[in-house]
Formats: sequence, C-alpha cells, structure tokens
Amino acid sequence: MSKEIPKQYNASEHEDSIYKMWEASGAFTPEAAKSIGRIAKSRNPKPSALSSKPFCIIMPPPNANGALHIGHAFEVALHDLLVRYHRMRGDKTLWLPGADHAGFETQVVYDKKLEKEGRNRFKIPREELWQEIWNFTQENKKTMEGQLRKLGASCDWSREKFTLDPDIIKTVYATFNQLYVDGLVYRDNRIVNWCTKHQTTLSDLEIKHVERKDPLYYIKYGPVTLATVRLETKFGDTAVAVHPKDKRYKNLIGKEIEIKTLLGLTKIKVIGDKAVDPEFGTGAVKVTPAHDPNDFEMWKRHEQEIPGPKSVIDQYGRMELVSRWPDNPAAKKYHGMKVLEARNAMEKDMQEQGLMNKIDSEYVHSVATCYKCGNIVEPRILPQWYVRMTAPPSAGNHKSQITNHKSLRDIAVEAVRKGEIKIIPKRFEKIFMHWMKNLRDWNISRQIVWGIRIPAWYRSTVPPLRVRGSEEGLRDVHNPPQSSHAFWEGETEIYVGAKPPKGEGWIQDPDVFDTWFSSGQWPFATLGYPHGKDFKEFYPTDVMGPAYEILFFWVARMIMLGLYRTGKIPFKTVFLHGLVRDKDRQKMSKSKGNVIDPLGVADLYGTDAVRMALVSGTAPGNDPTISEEKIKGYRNFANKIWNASRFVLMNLDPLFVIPSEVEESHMMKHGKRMAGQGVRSLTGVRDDIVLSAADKKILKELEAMAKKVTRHLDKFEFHLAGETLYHYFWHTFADKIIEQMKPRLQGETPPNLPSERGGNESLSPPARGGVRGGGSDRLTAQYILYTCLTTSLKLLHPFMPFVTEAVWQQLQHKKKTMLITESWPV
RNA sequence: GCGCGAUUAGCUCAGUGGUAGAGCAUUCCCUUGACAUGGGAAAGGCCGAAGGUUCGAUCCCUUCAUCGCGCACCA
Repeated sequence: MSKEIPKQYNASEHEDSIYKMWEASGAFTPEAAKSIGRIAKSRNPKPSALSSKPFCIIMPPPNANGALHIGHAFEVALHDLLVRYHRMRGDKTLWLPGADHAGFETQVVYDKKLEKEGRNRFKIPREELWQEIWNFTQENKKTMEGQLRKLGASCDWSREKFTLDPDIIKTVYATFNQLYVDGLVYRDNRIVNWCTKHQTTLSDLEIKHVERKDPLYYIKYGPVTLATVRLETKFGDTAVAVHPKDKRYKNLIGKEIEIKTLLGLTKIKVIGDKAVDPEFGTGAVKVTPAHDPNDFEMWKRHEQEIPGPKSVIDQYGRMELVSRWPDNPAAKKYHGMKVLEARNAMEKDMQEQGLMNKIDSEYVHSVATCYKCGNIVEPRILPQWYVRMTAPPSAGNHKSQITNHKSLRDIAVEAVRKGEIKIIPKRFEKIFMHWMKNLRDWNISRQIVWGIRIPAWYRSTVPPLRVRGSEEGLRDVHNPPQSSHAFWEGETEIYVGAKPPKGEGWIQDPDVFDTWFSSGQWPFATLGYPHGKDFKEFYPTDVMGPAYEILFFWVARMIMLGLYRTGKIPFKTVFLHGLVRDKDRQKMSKSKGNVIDPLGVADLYGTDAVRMALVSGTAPGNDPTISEEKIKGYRNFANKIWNASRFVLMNLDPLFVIPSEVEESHMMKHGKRMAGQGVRSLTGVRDDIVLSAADKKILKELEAMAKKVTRHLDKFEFHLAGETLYHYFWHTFADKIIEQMKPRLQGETPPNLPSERGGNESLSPPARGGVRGGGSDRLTAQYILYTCLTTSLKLLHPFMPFVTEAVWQQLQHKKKTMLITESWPV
C-alpha cells in the first residue's frame, strides 16, 4: 500500500473528486444526520455527544454581480467549519446556500459595464435592461456556485435560493402588505438623500459622511448676517431662523425683513427655532427646506408661518431657476450650472455687489456622500416608501404579530437585550444598541430597475406631471417609468398589492425595494414561511455569520422583520467576522493590486491551506490578515498531515490490525465502560492491547486535546481550536509520538522503553511482518498511532476537509465510510 | 460631538491576576527510511504612558497619548 501513496499531498488531484463524492452521497443534506447517528449508536449505546437536534445556518447570499473574493472564502471557511462540526456531532444539519440579486450594488456594477460599452441605462427600456441584468446575474450565480464547491462548502444545493425566486418575492410582497395594513410602511413626500450620479435615493446607511474643508460664507440678509456653506441654495430660502432666546435677534422674530439678493429685492420672514445654535457663526441661518434636511424639519415645525420648500436644484445637481424666475437675468445666468460652479460664480458676484461680509476659508465640516461613487448627496424632496422604525403599529387595523404594540426597533432591541439573540463578539452588541437608539425611518424606495418592484399602485385624477427640466427641454435622459418624481402630485389613490385593483388608470410604482428590505426577510423566506416543512424544523436558525460591516444593513433588519413577521427571532447567534486584509493590514482592492484571488491560491496551494490560513491567527470579529506566505505555511501543514498519515498507514500491519475493527471495538469498549457517565474516553482498548502508563498518558492527552478543541468550537473560538490542532498534530503527534513509536513498530523495543533515535542502523534491522516476541507491543504502538491519527483527522476535518478526507479514504476500512459523516470523537 | 476597538518579538497576530506565546523572517547545524512543503537548536519583548486596586497587574479600574472603525440633521 505504501508505494501507492505519493510523498507529497497534491491538493488538486483530490479536491474535485472528493467534493463530488460528498455531494453525490447526500452528505450535505440534513437527512445525512440519520446515518451518522446510526453508526455512532452502533458503537456507543449512549452517545452523549450526539443529538438529533436541528442545526441550521442560512448562508449570507453572495452578490450575484461578480466572482467570489477572499472575503467570501473566509466566510465560507467559518460557516463550513461550523456546519461540518455540527454534522459530525450528529445534529440534523442544514446549510442553505443562496445568491443575492443585490439591487443597487448590482445596478452600479452593471452601470459601469454599460458605461464601458458606451451605453447608458437611462436610454434602455426597462424590460430590456432588466432582462440584461438578469442574464448577467445568472451567469455570475453559476460561477459562484462552482466557486463555492471549490471552496468545499458543504451546503445543501437542493435547497438553494435566489433572492428573486418567485416564492421569495411572494413572501416579500406579503410582508410589505402586512406592514402597510399595520401602518408600519407609509408613503411620504419628504427630503431624501439623492445621488445625482446614480439617480436614486439612498437610505441613511448608504451615505458616508466625509470631512471636507469648504468656505463658510457670511452673507448679508438685510439687517442680519448669516453663515452658510451652501451659497447656491440661497435661491431656495424661505425664511431666516434664529434661536428664540437670542437677544440680538429677538425683536426680529416673526417679522419680515427686506433683503437684497442676486435676484433683486425680496422679503423674507424671521423665525425662532431652538435648533439654531446661537454660538455658531452669527447665530442666524437661512432656511432652505428643499435642499437641507435640517431646514426641511424646521419648515415642518413652522409650516403655518413660512412658505413651503422652493426647489432650485434639479436631479442632476444643476441649478434650476428659470421656471420660477423666467424673466430674471441673474436666474438665467446661474441656471443649468452645476452646484459648485454656481457657488463659485455667486461668490464672485456677491462680493462685487457687496452682499458678502466675509469668507472663512478654513471651515471644516462633514458632508454626506454616496457610499458607492463618493459624490456629494443632494437632498431633494421626493415621495418614497418608508418603514416606520420607532413607532408602534397604528391602533385599530393592527393585524401583526407584534405584541404589545411595540415598534420594530423595540422588539429587536429587546431580543438582544434579553439575550435571546447573542451577538459575538459581544462588543458588537453595544454598537448594535447604539445604532438602534438613533434609528430613523427607513426609505425603501429606489429609482432603479434592478430589484423587486414595489407592489403599489396609484391612480390619479390629474395626469402625472412631467418632470420639470431645463428650458431646452429634457435632455432625453429621463425614462419615465424609472422615476417616481412625477407621481406624488398626481397620486390620489394608493393601492398595495401584487396586482392592480379593478378599474382603469392604475399605474404601478416604478421604484424597486431597497435590496435590504427583501434580504431582511431571508431566513424565514428561504425556509418557506409560514407552512414550509423546513421552516417548522429549522426556524429559528442557529447561527448567522456575516461580516460586521453589514450588522446594520442586514442583521438588524433581519431581526426586526423576522420578529415582526414570524413572531420569532430569525437566529440565535450572530457571529460577526472581520474583513480580510493583506499582511500590511491594508484593505484589499483592485486598485492597490493587493487582492488575493481565493480560487487562484486554492489552485496553487489547496483549498485547505487557504481556509486554514484565513481561520487561524485572528480572534473573532477582528480583521484577518492573509498573505501567500501564510497560505504556504498551511499548505505545508496539509502535507504534514498527509505524510504523518502515510507513515502510519505504511506501518499498520494489514494481517494484524484491521483499522476499522480496532477503532470500532475501542469505541464499543468505551461505550460499555463509560456507559452512564456520559463521557467517552480514548484509553479503553481491546483485550489484546497492553497499554503502559506512558501509552495511557498519550491517549489521555489526545482526549484532553479533543475536548479542548470541542470547547473552543462551542465558543466560536475557531482560531484557538485551529491552533490547538495545528500544534498537537505537528509538534506532539508527528514530532514526538510518531518518533517514539518508531522502534516499537519494529518489534524490538520492549514497551515503555524511551525511544532512541536509531543511530546505528545495522543493529536495528527492519522488522516488517512482525516479530513474534514483540507482537503485542507492536500492536499497541499501531493502535496508539491509529487512534491519534483518526481522532486528529476527525477534529481537523472541519478546518481542512479535503486532505483529511483524502487520507481517510486511504484507510482501508471494512466498511467504506466518509470522514464527513463520521462522528465527532468526544 | 457621541460610541466601539487597538497598542505584546523585526513583521502579522494570539493569550493569561502569579517565570511571556505562535507563524513568518533571522542565525547555526542536519541530504537520519513518513515528510527538505522536513528535523534539531539559537537569538529576539520594561506586553503604549502615568496613576490606582492587589501579596502580586501585560491582564482589572481611572486618566492620557497614538492609530483604526462606527454613528451623527453643527448651518
């Protein structure tokens, strides 16, 4: 047999066929637990470590807009590790894979692709564009499935889901409908984050605040001077606000003041609002409700006193003035300019006209930008759908399962506070709470094509307004069905439902859902809520393990929507992992050229090496660092496993020891000996094996190591479990135990004699085939090596599934088994 | 502004209320019958700073410094 085993472990020779073997065997399905349980039971009548309880992980569905990156590989390694461990424990284990259409993210990726091709999404009819992106994602999805297999993901492919599957959409629609009935979603026309590049609104989470240095202008407004950065929005001013108790301005509050602007003389009202900080600037601010969220709120508070919002910037971030001031030459001058362009022009003009007091050019503040393109977000007023986060369902028509009329936020906070949902590492619980505290209503409308279209219908008595454009007319850019601007003013009736109600004139909302609205329902949607068998068996799921960066985007929403819809938490444990960085702690990016393609390195060094390198050396929740050197190190470890196994295999006497019998019999012995105590030990043996005290110590150590690994795994301390195994296997098993057993395997060394390195070969001739006198000790040595090896292989399997299975397949069992469905040793 | 982390060997990181750990890198030795993708040895640290609690602190507490991250309606 020894001659058949090559000296080096060549991962690529084994991985594909092993994966096929696993997949074909049905080992990835929860039903495989039965056979594990049965085998384990036959060996151990009281299998304390085995259960038939369900264990379920829903895979965070990778975005179907590209290939898997190293971060996915990391996540897969962690999940697969957990899944394989629980499967071996005999849990009825389900790992449900999926892929995400990833609405806006994919739209952005596809926009770039179109751009490269010289095309523009706004010029492609909706259905056509949708079909194109559909094909694009289906391609990517196929690629990803292959990559997940390559990474060894032992997920149940028969249950795979896509976020645009009809049953998922049905669930999402039902949730939206229920929320609507409960008054937890509503449509409102208010100020939103608008990306002028992507031509869509963004949720508060999708904007990034960045520090910027901008000029702070002190401008004259009649009797007052006020400070502003956004000079260009002054055309949209509807009031001047001061603090109600500010002595400087007290006498002006409630009065109209006459001001001179670039457009000429006009009047504006002064209001008192305590949101104004008297310490800042001059203590007086302009109120521009159409282009500033604060000012919008301020207007809401003073709706009776001051005029409504005056929009002066269009959807592309250009000044839009002539429709309001058709005959004003100044309006014509700035009209059509980009915001910054207009600001600079106005600065100059105002200085010339003496309207500017001073400019503070050192002013540092933070501005909202689009998290994808980095462009400054332009606040605009648009009708959108919102999820009510902090207020309870409206009384009366309340049909939801939320008890005690609590808000979505409160039910989620409570679940975490009570410990029903545990977040690991714990520090993220604090971060979670902090975020939840500041939560505001969630805009779920997006003006893109790619996504789940909002099931809302409007009927108007007035025909929808055209979008107001520049004087030259609209630059043919606007594809009406893609935008919702037109609707609000014409909406007189709203209907929520997948299909339009009876009657004429109903138009569907052109917008799609924020992708997180639908993926927030992923756990129960994938399991077939409410009647699915899987839902009943596996919900609440056990572990949700995404990157910490989507704690708010996704995890928080899943908790809220899961609780809302099913009345139960969606998962018991949130296990957050970090972002993979290179060895200099740099974030990986294509532009830096430091990306490591997981599949590429897996081809070179083996999937096991990549997985182990990602899992080892980083505490949970921290960002792992990875380098080719590190992967090489674990490639060497895989080779070590291979060669230590090779040695053991070469030294097992085929006539004397049949591995599976040794194994099974020792397990059975234990079962008998330890029955009732609920603990199995590895030191019990067949009657024909005589263990010395030192031998027993080796086995005790093995057992202690196995228990330690198990403890670490149960506490999600994968790095510690991995390190323990690495050290045990290499520096205890290979370096010490094997060396110690070498002389005994030759049948000449009496038991208990400390091993000596065979310095003089001629004095210790090879004794293969067995020397009668030393037979028992030789058998004992084989037994010990065999036990240490098989136990280690089992423990290592969740970390390095391929090499361990490859070795396992070399063990000539009487009954052919697979390591993936073997039972956990302790 | 509010919040959360980090600071340990040259590098990347673990870890513990009681003589400080790994991998890689470095130096030296070993073509030994499982493996040179190997083996043996060596060197390397006031565990960010200052206080406090303690018999004892790298670890717990406070403050500070530096770095990172998250949240945020400061015009």
